[in-house]
Amino acid sequence: MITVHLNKLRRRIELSTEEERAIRDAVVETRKIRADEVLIRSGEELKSSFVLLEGWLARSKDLADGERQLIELHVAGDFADLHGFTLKRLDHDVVTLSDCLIGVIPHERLQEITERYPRLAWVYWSYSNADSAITRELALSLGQRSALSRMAHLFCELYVRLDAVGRAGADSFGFPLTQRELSECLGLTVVHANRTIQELRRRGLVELESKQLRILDRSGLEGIAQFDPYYLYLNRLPV
Amino acid sequence: MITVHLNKLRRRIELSTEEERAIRDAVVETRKIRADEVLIRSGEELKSSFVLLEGWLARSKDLADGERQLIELHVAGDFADLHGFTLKRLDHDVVTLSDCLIGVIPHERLQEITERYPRLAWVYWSYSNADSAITRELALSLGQRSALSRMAHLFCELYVRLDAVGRAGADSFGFPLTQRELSECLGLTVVHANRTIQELRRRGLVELESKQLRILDRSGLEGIAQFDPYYLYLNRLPV
DNA sequence: CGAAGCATTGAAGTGCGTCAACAATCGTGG
DNA sequence: CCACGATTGTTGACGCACTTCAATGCTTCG
Repeated sequence: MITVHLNKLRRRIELSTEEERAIRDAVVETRKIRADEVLIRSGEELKSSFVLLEGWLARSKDLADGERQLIELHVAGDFADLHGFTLKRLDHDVVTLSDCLIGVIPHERLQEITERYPRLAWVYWSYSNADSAITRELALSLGQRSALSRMAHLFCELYVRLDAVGRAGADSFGFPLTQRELSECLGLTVVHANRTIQELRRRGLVELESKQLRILDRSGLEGIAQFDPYYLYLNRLPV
Repeated sequence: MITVHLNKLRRRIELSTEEERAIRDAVVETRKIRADEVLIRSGEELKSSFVLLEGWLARSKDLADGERQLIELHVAGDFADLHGFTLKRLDHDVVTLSDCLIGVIPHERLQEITERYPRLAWVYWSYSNADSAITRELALSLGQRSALSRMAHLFCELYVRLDAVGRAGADSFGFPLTQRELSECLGLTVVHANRTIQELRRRGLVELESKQLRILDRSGLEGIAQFDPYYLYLNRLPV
């Protein structure tokens, strides 16, 4: 199951069999968690990091009035809290949006791996940086794009990210979020998120039913979103 | 001048004289740049990273219609594009908001430093992660806070960050941004940014004139902002 | 000292929020 | 397998925070 993560790493560098083994061995345990649980609570001290092997997670920050913002969605292959390895506590919760399977990697193991295999340290650092590029793009969306464009952008991004790890169909992917959760990604109310989806449907751009999102007009959607996958850094990088 | 950067690092770990020397030697050149220049353009290939020694920089992303979002402000001591070291090209511009003095560190030097001094690699990784925490907080602001709260939050954050590097007075700091730039940080129009400042002034929370921001009621401002400096990770971390 | 940028103000418009109700679907236990 | 409560999705009416447009004074700096 860790394969999905290894494949993600291989998009950046070749993995030696030794490096691959080190990562496989680092996963001391896999754990199943149900939807709508808090996997990591903001501020708690961390001794392990979690690789998401199946399902959807989100980083979540909330305000006193109970409103929350979902900062970044994670899909299979993603390290959910690699930043926890250096920070030791997080400024946000990590919550499950669907049933999940996660791999547990103790920080000592990460420590060993990164000391012993500088190339792996480098890829992981690099992935942390690509993660924050996603957050930057979100800030651009929240600050400057309209509701319609923002939602279109999110769908474009998710398609590309899922496709990159082999979790997307020709023009669709499983999308487990409720409209409430979707609205929390986009900084909208549920009501307006609902109306925005309907507008995308009305324009013949997407279908969304029974947790399945189908993109009917990819370039139309990308146009509205002003989507450019550049920020996802999906191409192999020079080492 | 690199001292301000070294001091920032010392907030996280002790620096050995050898480590300090390595960083000092890595700065092969310092460069003066005037306000409103593009220091790094999105997509261009990078061979060096820049430490900001004096002045203000911002990461900036823009949309086709010319609207732009300032994603993160940088002040003295910050590494402006440490993520460029692993990513080799950026998904955003880096622009000057005031006259600046920057230190140039070639990537080869960074490579040597991080290989030779794993603790430094670790602090730099850690700072990259703290950087993205700031971007996350921005996403929370843009998604969930009102204009007033957002602006209050930005002022609280900047005070704390500047204070941490000794660039703030008892209750004030130099703030070189125009209202247009401020509005671009907050995802607002200039007009509304202006009205929002006036509301903060009217409530006796801040003064802003001749590029100087004075906080008259710190706890009042923090209250409106729901500001909690936790996400800035200013305390020394366990290594 | 004049031009260009910057701050401020007013009036009017709109995208999204709020409130409230109802319909559809889901999950669970009997 | 159906019943039923709870969650999720949808719709309408109305309100407001922020935008848009446009004009005017204020700085700043060559």
